[in-house]
Amino acid sequence: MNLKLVDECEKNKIKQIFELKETILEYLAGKNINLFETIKELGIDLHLNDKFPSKFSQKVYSSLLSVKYGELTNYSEIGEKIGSKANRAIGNILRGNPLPLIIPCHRVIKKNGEIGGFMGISEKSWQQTLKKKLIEIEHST
DNA sequence: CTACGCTCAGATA
DNA sequence: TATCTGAGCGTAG
Repeated sequence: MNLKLVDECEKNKIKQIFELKETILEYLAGKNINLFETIKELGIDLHLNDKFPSKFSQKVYSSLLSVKYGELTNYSEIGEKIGSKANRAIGNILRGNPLPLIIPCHRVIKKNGEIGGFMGISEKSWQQTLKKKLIEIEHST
């Protein structure tokens, strides 16, 4: 193993992370940024196939990635796109979202306009407040 | 096989 | 409006 090569590799990773951090900060400041695309451009491998092993979960997240900045959708709408009525099952996939913000599950609310859950919690919670906040940020520009 | 859930539409008061 | 069904179905154990 060439130590110098490993070192270069680590340096590169660190650089990527710092660039990502800057991008996320800009996003949180209200700039219209597609975080997922940015990450691809930075060359960061998200290992999505490992994180979403089943066919169903892959459909859910790929459908979610087509929801653009500032848009809102709901669980049953995603179900229609992927040809399933399993709204709760979709929620179950989203609750295990390993990449919040990047995979924009905060853009998915309930059909009746309620906020829905976030990060695995559906009751009145700081998670829901955060979800609302993220939606507000995207609609403020 | 069972139990559970970031849901939904319908019923009831 | 608020609260309670049952249906629906992929996933984890």
